[in-house]
Amino acid sequence: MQLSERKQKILTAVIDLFVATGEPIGSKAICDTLDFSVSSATVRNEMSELSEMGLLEQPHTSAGRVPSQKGYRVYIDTLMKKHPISGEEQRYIDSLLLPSAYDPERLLDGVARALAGMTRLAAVSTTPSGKAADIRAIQFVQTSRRTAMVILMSSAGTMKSRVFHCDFDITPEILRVFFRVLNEKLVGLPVSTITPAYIQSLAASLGDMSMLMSSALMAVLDVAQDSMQAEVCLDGEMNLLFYNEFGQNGIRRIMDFLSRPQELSQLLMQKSSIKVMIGEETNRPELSESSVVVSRYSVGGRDAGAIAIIGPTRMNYGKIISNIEYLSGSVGRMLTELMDTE
Amino acid sequence: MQLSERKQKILTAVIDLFVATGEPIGSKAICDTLDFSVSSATVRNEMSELSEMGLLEQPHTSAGRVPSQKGYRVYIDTLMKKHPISGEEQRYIDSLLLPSAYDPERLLDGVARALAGMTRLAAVSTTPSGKAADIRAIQFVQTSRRTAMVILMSSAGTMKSRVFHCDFDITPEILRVFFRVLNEKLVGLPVSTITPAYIQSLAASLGDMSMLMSSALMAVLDVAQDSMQAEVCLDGEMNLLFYNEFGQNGIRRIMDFLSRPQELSQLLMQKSSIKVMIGEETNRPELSESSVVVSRYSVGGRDAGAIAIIGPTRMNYGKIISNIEYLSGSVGRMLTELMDTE
DNA sequence: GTTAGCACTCGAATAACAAGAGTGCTAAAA
DNA sequence: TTTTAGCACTCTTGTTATTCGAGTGCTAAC
Repeated sequence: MQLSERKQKILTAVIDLFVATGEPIGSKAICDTLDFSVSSATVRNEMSELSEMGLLEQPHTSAGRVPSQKGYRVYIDTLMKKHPISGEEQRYIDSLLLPSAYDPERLLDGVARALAGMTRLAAVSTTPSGKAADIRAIQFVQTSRRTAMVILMSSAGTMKSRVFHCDFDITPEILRVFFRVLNEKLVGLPVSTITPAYIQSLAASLGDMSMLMSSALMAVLDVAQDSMQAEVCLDGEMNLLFYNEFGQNGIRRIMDFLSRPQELSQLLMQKSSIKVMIGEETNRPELSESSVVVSRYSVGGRDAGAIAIIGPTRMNYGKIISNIEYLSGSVGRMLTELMDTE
Repeated sequence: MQLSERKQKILTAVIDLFVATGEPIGSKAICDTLDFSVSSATVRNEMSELSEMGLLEQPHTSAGRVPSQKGYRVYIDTLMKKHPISGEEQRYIDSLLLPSAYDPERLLDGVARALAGMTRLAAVSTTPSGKAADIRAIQFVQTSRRTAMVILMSSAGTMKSRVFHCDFDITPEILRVFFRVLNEKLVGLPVSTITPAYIQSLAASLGDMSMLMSSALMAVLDVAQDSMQAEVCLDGEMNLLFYNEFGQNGIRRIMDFLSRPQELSQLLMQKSSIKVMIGEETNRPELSESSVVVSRYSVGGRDAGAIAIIGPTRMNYGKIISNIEYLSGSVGRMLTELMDTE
């Protein structure tokens, strides 16, 4: 499908105007914005053809045109001009993120917040998945007479902690034993090894000790399963309330979807490093009116997590893609650096 | 203001029906539910008087009656019958909370989730405030070659951690020094002592050491300020989308309010242990259509935090108050126990 | 290939109207 | 004095009819 230059310009104009206003766009309005002068009748003819090609739609016979999902697709793939992010903005964002650069969870949380703030849409980010990571170390810290905290550090840079309670008074010696035993047995193993069954067999192999350590072992299991599963940070959901195109019911379904972290993170599992899914392309009925822009970031050259924007199909793709690309680059860089110093 | 028994019953009936249906209630409907038989005309007369007293309102002349905020007030203060929570439910809730009983933050998060689930409204909880607490201990754990985690335990049972980065390789000896110095200097002090100024003066007093410790000190400051400020857990905001009485714009303002943790926690600062604020009583324009049910919980006999429900004024106060009272009792008990074992 | 002109379509806004629910009042009954 | 039946009145909701205007598609002229 080859579009004449004029058709391209008209399609672009329709999308830009529609993104800005949310109203169907008529031929007159297009004439005004075009950088060459033609009559509205000419534009009408072109638009009519664009409609036939399935790139534009009419809500009803006598209304203006609205971009179809296919129209957006063409726009994004070939027409859209990126909207590069200024150096000043870059510095501002970095300064926002830097303080939490040493804690992946805080960092990705900050990323979601920043992205939601910049785009006024819903932003999602996932922390580096620990699925493929190894256990780097397990630390114990006493937190009160009978409680202690176990901290699991993975090779992906994630840290998860959990407080557990014992039925006896905890002493530094006891914690040293916990530390020695567990590090001996577990360090270097893939985090995914730590299943309930594995913990059980480990307990069995510890003999008398297993009584003493049972709650610590449960905590380790907990914390391992936690670090396997990427944390999903969501921010700016409320921004979606301002887009009336969803309608009362649509917004509820979207919000409902957004509140289910597993499905959300599944949605962001993509092969490519950046991807825009428009409406039905998301394969989620809840998002049939929405678009999702995902960018995956890598840590140390390996795919690690995702950053995404969810909003109405009518969104400023150029700006959003630039923003999200920049952020995912930054995050990848920061986390890779964090790993390198280890 | 003394109400005849019949007026009380009618007011109660109006509120119960209105809470259930959300529609203005007419005299006929009241007749049907009353446990004594009078004609609708009689009920009309009574309702007319209740309107004059300001306990009921009419959306328009020829519509049914709706409870006024004052009407709800009377209902809650004198008429409402509590809706005690069954033993089975109690056990269910407890079993839900118990696994996280040793971590205040997780516990209160679970409380908000449970409460939102039970009431299908927005639930808020705050973790015990560390404002009045002392520093119980500061621990350091190495997390990578050049990063370490500082953990601050307060006498309120809160634990906060922060990862920090040093420009040199961290050794166990260095962390031991950090540990010794900071515990020596800070343990036993009120958390509120730790201000930027205080940290600065502490750094000054450390002489050469201060260079080495600067990032650790910043992390301690961070973590102290964190533990001073009660964490606000929010869950079930989405439930509010299902109440049409707010209208498009109202819901936005409420959501906006809910996303501001400081103001939210301020709202929950109450003297009394349980309090219902109806509409304007909240003193927040955003919540003029909403009611807030707050219950403060105590740890070790001291006021510590709050649990609350936010929803439309039309809510089932009897059930909600019971639920929230039970939960705040449970939380208080669990956290107090946690403290006692220390 | 482009444009002016014009009839046509369809939605949104407005008004008019009927139906229905609920009230307030009055006068009779208890 | 209190209660009740009856009835006129009010106000919302839903329906229908009508108008208005934006925008289209088509045709014929440029």
